[in-house]
Amino acid sequence: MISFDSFILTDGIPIYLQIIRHIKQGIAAGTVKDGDELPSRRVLSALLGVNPNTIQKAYKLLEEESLIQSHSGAKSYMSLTFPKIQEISKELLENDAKSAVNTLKKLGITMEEAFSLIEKYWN
Amino acid sequence: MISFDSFILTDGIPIYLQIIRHIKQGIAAGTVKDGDELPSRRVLSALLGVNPNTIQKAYKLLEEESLIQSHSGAKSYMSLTFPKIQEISKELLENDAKSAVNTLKKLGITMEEAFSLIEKYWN
Amino acid sequence: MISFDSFILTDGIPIYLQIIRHIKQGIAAGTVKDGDELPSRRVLSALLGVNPNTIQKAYKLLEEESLIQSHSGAKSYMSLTFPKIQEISKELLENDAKSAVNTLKKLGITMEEAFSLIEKYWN
Amino acid sequence: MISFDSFILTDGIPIYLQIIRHIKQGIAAGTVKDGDELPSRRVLSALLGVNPNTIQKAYKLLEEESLIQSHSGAKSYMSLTFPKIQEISKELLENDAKSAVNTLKKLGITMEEAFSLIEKYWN
DNA sequence: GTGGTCTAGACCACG
DNA sequence: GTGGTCTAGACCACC
Repeated sequence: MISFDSFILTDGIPIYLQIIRHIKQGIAAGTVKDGDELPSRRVLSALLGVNPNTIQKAYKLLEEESLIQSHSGAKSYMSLTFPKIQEISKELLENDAKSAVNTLKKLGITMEEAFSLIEKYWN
Repeated sequence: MISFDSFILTDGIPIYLQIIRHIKQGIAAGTVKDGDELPSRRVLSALLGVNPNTIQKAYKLLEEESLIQSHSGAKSYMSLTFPKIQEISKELLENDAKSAVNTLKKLGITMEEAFSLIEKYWN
Repeated sequence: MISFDSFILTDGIPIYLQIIRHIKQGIAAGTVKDGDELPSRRVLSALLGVNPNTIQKAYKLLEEESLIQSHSGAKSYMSLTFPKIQEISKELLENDAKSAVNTLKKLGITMEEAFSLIEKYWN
Repeated sequence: MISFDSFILTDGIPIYLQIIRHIKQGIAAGTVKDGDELPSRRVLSALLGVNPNTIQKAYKLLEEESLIQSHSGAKSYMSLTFPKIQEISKELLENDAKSAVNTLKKLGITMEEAFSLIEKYWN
């Protein structure tokens, strides 16, 4: 079962996009694998304190990317191939990593200060 | 005059919030100082390719936070005190930095790999 | 045994409501009489290609309207009195007939053209 | 401006489909013409007593059929060509007319009784 | 219990 | 004022 333990909602970014990103991060990190079971709409919506519909939207978009397989009345599962995993990892590194570094850079700190920030927040 | 040279619009986040964040990042980084002149609504809307109403909304909210003073004419100026600057810097470090580090961490890489990513993207 | 030969499922309207309407139409048309046996849930679900739960829901609502009596066994029977039959007939004539006529009228045809349409489609 | 004067909501059928059908009926009947202005989401939603989003959904689907042209911030207009009008008229006659006649037929009345029902409800 | 869809309300960007 | 989108809640059909 895919975990949302470390997932924290951020304000100002659409929730369904945050959910999609969390799952893709799991794929890139290797913690989400092919065949893994997804939490049901109701379970996850209760866990995150959002509407089931918001989960539905995230899952639906992932299904349109062929990363999820879901059938009415049954549970949903990850559907991952190696090329897809690679593509997602690359996408995240190119986009998310870049924009995260940019955010740090814009705070007006030095690279060394950024390093120590990372050490501070990494655990 | 406050610069928007490095400003790039991101999809999915309200534009007026991105403008506010850009200015606050400048405050934290020290590139935006008390008394600095803001681009007029008209000019900035043309520069960013965005509706003037959207700029107006950002400026209005900054004004409500007392970070901007719009004098009788069209021009607006930053109105910063040391405590306000500190407060904003702290807010950005606690939120943006933390979430940026978290994004890096979730990519499934080691801290060392994160360091080299930063070096790669910093310039 | 109540017949579902001419029954065709329409998209966009809840199936259980279509089933209820089919039976009420039969009552109004006189083809469904007091004491008639209803197909079992299992048989009807197979016949219509629909989940047994959906049939169950239709039957349950009809039972709550006292149009059906489910005896201890699996079989269900129509339970119709003259006043109930009249009430249903009136309801259908007032609603379905009126809306059907309205549909024809809104097609932008004359009443005479509507007549010939009816002759065309009646058999 | 397209009229919704004679429009009455029916229970059990999705509202957005009823709105689409009403407009298509107007096209087939010739009362809705190319270039006609559509009521805005807010106006029509207030008129029909439904949520603006429901109107939005109907309009969006019509736009995907290229029957409507809408631009953000501006009004929406019908965009009709002769072939499209013909196609819609044919579609309505084949489907709606047929099903309306079928509804009448299922009430267990004779064709002559159907004729008199039409005369009764036509005006 | 599961996923899918319809309606509702609030907010965003644009003219 | 306009259309577009995000989140919320209820209901449907299926397992």
